[in-house]
Amino acid sequence: MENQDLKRVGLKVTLPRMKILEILEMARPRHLTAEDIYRLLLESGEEIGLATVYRVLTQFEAATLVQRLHFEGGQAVFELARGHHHDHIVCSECGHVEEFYDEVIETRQKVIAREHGFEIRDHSLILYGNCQHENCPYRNVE
Amino acid sequence: MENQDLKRVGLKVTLPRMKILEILEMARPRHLTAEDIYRLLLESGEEIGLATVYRVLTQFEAATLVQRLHFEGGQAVFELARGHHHDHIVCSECGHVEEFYDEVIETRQKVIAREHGFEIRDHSLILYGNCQHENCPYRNVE
DNA sequence: ATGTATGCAAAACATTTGCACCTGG
DNA sequence: CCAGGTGCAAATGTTTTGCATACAT
Repeated sequence: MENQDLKRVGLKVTLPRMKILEILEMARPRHLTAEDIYRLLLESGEEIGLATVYRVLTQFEAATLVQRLHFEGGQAVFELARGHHHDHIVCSECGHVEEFYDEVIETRQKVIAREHGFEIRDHSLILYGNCQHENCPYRNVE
Repeated sequence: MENQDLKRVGLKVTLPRMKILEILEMARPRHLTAEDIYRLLLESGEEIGLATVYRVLTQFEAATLVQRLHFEGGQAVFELARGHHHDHIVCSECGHVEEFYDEVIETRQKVIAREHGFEIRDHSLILYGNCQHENCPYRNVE
């Protein structure tokens, strides 16, 4: 099925691209750095270069198969596009990420952009905080 | 007056720090990269190293004298803190930046964070689009 | 076959750090 | 005087690129 995805966007169906797509589909959490993906590839026995990972991710981004996000901390994270837009809440302590979509915020953004004479193309909304997630190693720590 | 600012946050009043503060105060647009500031310092005849610019900006950020923002494109931009929180709209074509504050969005963010069990600390909201600003070289270009 | 993709190593960036020297209080 | 600040060069971490080889169609 994903072969179709690749062909559809004009990319040859190659092993590195299929494996990277597979990892992006399977991975939980869904948000991975290029380095994460590279490591997962090595762990699953694939001999794929880090440069290829970056190249493929950039192509996938151009084809809107993946989304590149810039959380705090320098490295970009990549997430498989699943059709529906959403924003993110990131735990500053453990890195846990939650997704959300809020119609009120989306609408206000459009209004604000229009008020400022902008034709809005895209936006980045990231909330940073402390989660109470059961897996957060910092949970309830003072 | 800015000397007071520096002393208040426990930093010695040195020439590089004062000059950088001055540039952040004078600069229009208000949003500058470290490299921008470095260049402006050189242009005004100051022999200040880029490493110092980064060090000073990081200290200013820690002291909440400046805010560091991550727009698209790798380099961070710095802006003098002026007491009131605001978010940004950035023109993808010309780089023009506008600021805005929206109570509805602020409120929704808090509610959403609470719903997800997060104690919100901070957020980053950036709208990307095309401005119709008179200085935008891409204005009305198809 | 042939245009693309890949791997590797090297380059390119933005940013940080080590260290000897300088400077503000 | 001396803790803290600075300049320079070198190191770091992430991402990109050049090039020779390998692969998909």
